[in-house]
Amino acid sequence: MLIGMPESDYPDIRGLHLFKEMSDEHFNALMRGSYVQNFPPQIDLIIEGDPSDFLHVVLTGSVELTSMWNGRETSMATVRPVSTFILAATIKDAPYLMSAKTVEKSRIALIPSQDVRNIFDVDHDFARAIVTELAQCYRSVVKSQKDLKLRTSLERLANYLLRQQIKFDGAEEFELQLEKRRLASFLGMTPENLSRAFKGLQPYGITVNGNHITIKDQDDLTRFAKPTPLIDDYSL
Amino acid sequence: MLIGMPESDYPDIRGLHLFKEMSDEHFNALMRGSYVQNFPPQIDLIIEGDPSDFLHVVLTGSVELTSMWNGRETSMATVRPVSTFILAATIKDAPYLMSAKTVEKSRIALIPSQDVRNIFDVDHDFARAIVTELAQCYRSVVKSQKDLKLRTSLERLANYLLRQQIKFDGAEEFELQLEKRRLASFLGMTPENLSRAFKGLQPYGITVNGNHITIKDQDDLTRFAKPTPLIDDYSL
DNA sequence: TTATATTCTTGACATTTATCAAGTTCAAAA
DNA sequence: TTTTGAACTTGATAAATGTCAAGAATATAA
Repeated sequence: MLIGMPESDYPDIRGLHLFKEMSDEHFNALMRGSYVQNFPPQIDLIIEGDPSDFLHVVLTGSVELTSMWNGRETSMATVRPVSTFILAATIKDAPYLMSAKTVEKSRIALIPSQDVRNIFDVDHDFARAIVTELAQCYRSVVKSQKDLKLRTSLERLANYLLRQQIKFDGAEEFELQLEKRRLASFLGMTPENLSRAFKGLQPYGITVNGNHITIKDQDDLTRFAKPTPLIDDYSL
Repeated sequence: MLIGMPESDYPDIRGLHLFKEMSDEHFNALMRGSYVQNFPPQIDLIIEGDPSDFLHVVLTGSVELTSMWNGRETSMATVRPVSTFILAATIKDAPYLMSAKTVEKSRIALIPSQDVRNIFDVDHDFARAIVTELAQCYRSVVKSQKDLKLRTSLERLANYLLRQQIKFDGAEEFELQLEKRRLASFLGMTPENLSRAFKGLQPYGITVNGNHITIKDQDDLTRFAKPTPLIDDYSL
């Protein structure tokens, strides 16, 4: 069952770029119509093709976005706190293009899409924030598309590891944030192929132990991976 | 050399969703700062990584958007009249993620990005149109990503042909709009592979003669291609 | 028109990636 | 703890896709 949004959750959502600049009045109006729910792992939040009734916000836990076709499935993205997903469907009032499933126990806020569209019409700061967010999303998918079309799976993995390393402030060792089978699907390969790809990166100083990654010589890996901001810098 | 936008070009641009609802005053302000130029074929309009100084509008001809990495190149999209390209870069004031090159003799309008951002701030109808357009662009790339990750090259070609057929009102015969080598790159394969893929679709009633395509039995091809609105309906 | 260049096709082959079938490791549950 | 199941790895093999080289078809320029 659904419960109204507790005020204790307001600050987390308010902290998102999307909601930061809008007026208190409009923000509170949005929140009053919203709900929060705790979900166990592996729960389907959305099935692709469904009408987009809610803008979702991951408050804790993580959510995997996937797509299916003809019995095949692929992982499109993993959403971590605090961020929204399926903004474009909400705005266009169009069906979801991806399914969403909790990976772990997660706390999710649900903001009625109609309310988002209504407030968009009357709050210019909110409108501006939505434009910025959509432009960002669009550019991220374009980068991901370039990654897929221009690189081999080994190169995609190498660049993924370098991006992760940057996330962890350049640490020599870090933990994978995704299960390997999900990472494989996200990178557009099979788990078997990922396993072999990790081995293929050993000559460039990569060591894998479970989820623990060690990058012995960053320069060596970089020479192979050839990262570029126009694909790998998600802030750009 | 650049010339100001002749008023005779205003209606074409005004006809775009993006500019249809905005006030005359703001539209004229945008146009006054803009330029139009005629380009021969094979001219680089934009190099990826460049700062996004102008929003571009294809008035006649066609423009191919490509990306490069590590000596490899891929075709991301072909833009036909009348439509804009690189809106997201303009909005974010971020570098272009793709290069743009004229395919044939083309007439291109250049609207200063700063003007677009300024008018966006004062014209809510324009802002709304930009949001709709960006959401549309985003969803198109997501569909294209699903196409790439979930389908083999043969399946991508089959679905591409069915989409083209719909564009031509379901005609049994039509002309390819792209050179085959561009189509191959767009679909994420080599020209050699495309050549063989066309042959691979013969059992499903496809005949190719130069750029002329014949689809003998649409149902037969559809049974193989398994198109879905969540990938193949670009209006959704 | 002829000459030239480019695109397209085809065949042979190499590489990449997927599939299938074990076995192994790891982690959750009894 | 032991048990059970899932994830991961590995090897063998198959399928898909890319590369290279040559010839055919097509378009462009002289």
